[in-house]
Amino acid sequence: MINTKYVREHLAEIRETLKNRGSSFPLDELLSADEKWRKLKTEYQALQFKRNKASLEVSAAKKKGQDIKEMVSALAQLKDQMEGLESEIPKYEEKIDSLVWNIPNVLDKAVPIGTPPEANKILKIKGDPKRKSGPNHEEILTKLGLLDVERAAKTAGSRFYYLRGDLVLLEQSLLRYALDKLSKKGYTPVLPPFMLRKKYYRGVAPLGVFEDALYRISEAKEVSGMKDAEHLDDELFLISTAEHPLASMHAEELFSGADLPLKYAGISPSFRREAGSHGKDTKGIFRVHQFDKVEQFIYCRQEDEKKYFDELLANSEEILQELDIPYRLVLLCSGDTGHQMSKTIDFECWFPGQGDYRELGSCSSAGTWQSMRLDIKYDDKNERRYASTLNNTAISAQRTLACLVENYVSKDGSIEVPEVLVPYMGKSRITG
RNA sequence: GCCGGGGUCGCCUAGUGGUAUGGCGGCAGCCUGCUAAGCUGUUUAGCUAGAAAUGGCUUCUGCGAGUUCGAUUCUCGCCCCCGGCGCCA
Repeated sequence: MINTKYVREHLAEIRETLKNRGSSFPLDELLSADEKWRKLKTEYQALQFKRNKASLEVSAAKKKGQDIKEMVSALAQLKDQMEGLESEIPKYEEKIDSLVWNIPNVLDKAVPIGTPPEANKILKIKGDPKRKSGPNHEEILTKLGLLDVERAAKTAGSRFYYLRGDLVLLEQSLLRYALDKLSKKGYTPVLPPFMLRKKYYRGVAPLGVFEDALYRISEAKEVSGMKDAEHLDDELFLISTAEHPLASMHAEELFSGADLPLKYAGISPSFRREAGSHGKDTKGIFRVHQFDKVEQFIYCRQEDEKKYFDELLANSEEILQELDIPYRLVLLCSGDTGHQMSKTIDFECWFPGQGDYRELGSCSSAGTWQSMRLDIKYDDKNERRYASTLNNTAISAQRTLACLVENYVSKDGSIEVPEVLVPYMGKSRITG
């Protein structure tokens, strides 16, 4: 279990963060449960001390061949006292546990305070939208026979799709292009499990607020005598991003300082229920239940966090510039920054069909939020410190396809292949 | 899925119903003139006292439950690893 020491030591910051995020997290409830827990725990430990001492005396007496009957019955009384506390303490532990895993991350000082969209801060605008408006990607792709959402709606439901023909090759080209680029920069490609146990999922994202966004694919096994909290191993969730299995990968590990940073390029499908987004972005493949993504992920020493955040962001900018997509960087405000993140910069790209910039990915620092919950540390001289974890989209394939198509469609309805992808496609134009 | 073996500190390893062994590595210190070695201490997590230096205590043998005054040891369930068999893309 994650401990509350961190909370007590960072109380002022946490209070401020909760206020700035507009969070309803019941901090005082957590603190009072924690206070009560520590009181009982201290009491219990004093009894354990008594028991240990007495047990030794029993042991010594037994060795000398003395009668231990009386000593044993005295100890039985002590046992009753301990049992009372043993049933009391877990109540508070469960309470603390249910709260502390979901406590929001402390925001980075750079994060603007306020609510979206006004308080989000546009940091940079790069590239000129060549076309201000145009057909949306669904129209373009359906006309070419490369996208079929109707049949997917029939077989799997809304927000699913069949990609066909050259669009599949273009999708794979994008992913491979991103993998190759990151691989050359020293990021290790990783194809992770597409499912994660609840035990680890709750360490990478606050399940209390996040669980509705995930597909749960197996029910907990019924095991007699087991309480809910104890069969966490048996519940699996489909991953909503490769970030999650990448962050869990090194759970419960201790790095030597020289091992860090670790840089990964994860490739996987992402599954999202998109609960609560009814009616939003229903056209085409912009917002779907399943998409493919190459994700950048870094474990680093705490003091290197900023450096690698900048590196991750620079990688994304390089990719967008090579794909020649107009984009802007947006620093998310306190009200828009994800629960487990301390800072997030979205990159939003120009969609002529929508006449607007839309998110293609986001670069985030989780600070030590994930590593504290997953127990990921490194040796720093004679101290063990929690590693910082950072993540950033490299290519979110379906969304990027949508964006590319709208920017690269020609008057005749065919699609020009971006130059960097031509070697992967083996052709420079898609005509359906 | 079945049968067998296993899981002990960062790594390796001993042990057995009564204070968890030793080594390596790491860290701190000491000694020493030669590319190093040696010696000593330390090494999970937490509660607590103190301004601090530093103490006291609990906890840690994969996870959880049971038996017991006491479980690393005995019993049961679960997870994982290794070997064999079966099934299978």
